[in-house]
Amino acid sequence: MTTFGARGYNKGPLTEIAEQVGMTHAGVLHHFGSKDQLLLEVLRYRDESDVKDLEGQHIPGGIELFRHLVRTALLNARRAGLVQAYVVLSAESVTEGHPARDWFVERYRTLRREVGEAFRAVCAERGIDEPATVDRAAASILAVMDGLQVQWLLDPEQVDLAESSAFAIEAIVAQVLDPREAL
Amino acid sequence: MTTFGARGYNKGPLTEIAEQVGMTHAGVLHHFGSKDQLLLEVLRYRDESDVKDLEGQHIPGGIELFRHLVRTALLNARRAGLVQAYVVLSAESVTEGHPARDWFVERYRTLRREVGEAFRAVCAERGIDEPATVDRAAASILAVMDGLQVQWLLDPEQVDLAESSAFAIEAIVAQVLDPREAL
DNA sequence: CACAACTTACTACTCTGTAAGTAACTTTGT
DNA sequence: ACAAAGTTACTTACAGAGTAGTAAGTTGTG
Repeated sequence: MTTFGARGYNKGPLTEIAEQVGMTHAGVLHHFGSKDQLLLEVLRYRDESDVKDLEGQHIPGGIELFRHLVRTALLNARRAGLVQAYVVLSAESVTEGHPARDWFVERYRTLRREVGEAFRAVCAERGIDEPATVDRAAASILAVMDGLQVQWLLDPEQVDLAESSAFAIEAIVAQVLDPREAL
Repeated sequence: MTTFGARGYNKGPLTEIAEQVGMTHAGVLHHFGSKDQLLLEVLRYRDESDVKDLEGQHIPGGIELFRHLVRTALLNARRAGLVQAYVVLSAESVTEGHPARDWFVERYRTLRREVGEAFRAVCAERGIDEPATVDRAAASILAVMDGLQVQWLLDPEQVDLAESSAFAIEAIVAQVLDPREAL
């Protein structure tokens, strides 16, 4: 994750990864078969540990999910390395024949579904007819978090990741629950 | 732009670029000196042509800028190649020693300033005290546009770039002009 | 005649993946 | 209890492909 984040998948050599765990690159290949496979295992492993972190804790739904996303942004401001890995790999994954492409497609589908369901739960709770904007809003919330990460990594002094994320999430949630025309 | 967009800067070989213009890779290096320099010239060239496109037309400010951004998102949905180049290169630029890093830092600074000024103009026009949220909102608008592009490139059937961008921009503008607490 | 726009040929490097070998550890048969 | 056999976790060495950049030569042009 460190090497792929710092240098990208394509420019992140196996030798550097191997060095970090005190091995030769052939040793890494012995365990993972290929570099592609290693990347997929790294992503799978992070998935698993994220799930484990949330075990025991109740997985938040409804309005609590949005508060959880704001807290995640706050937390991410202290995890530049991890954030960079996701930023670099997700964008790289749209290139031709990238090994993580399917993984990111699936990831965004899952996340959009979860955020969409939170929106629907909140709407139901408040007796609001489910607006057509729910799906757009779900994609937008993920998008704004990702996009702010890029700007923050490039210019941490000028971009406040946590505050901007909180602001944008609030704006989007408000617009779903009670839409207004500004333009 | 085509090669760097489709394969990334690191994995985009000079030979492929040269082939596209009917040359050998040494011919390209004759003109640009190095691959790094070529990338910078490509980015500089696009800047210049974008400026030329807008010449004659009035550069929109105030509320018109936000409408212009929505139209740009609509236009971008028909320019996947160009969008992909920006998505890939901007994310790649956060990696160690990337030649386009400074260019993207500067680009986002400029764009945030322009969007921020549009917000201030609209606030002044409507007699609203300039809210503290203007800078966050400016970053958020650029962020949501970029982030939606990633999701759209990965899954064009599931993500409507134009509609989602329009929705999110409207949400953010509304929240600046007349903030509400949703969370 | 000078110079610009190339090409060919080559160097030097990086990188993934493979093959063969080695040392330690585990299992199994008696 | 213990040795033979197999297995795991590597290393070293190498093959093979790809790639940026350079140097020297070629052709056309003002």
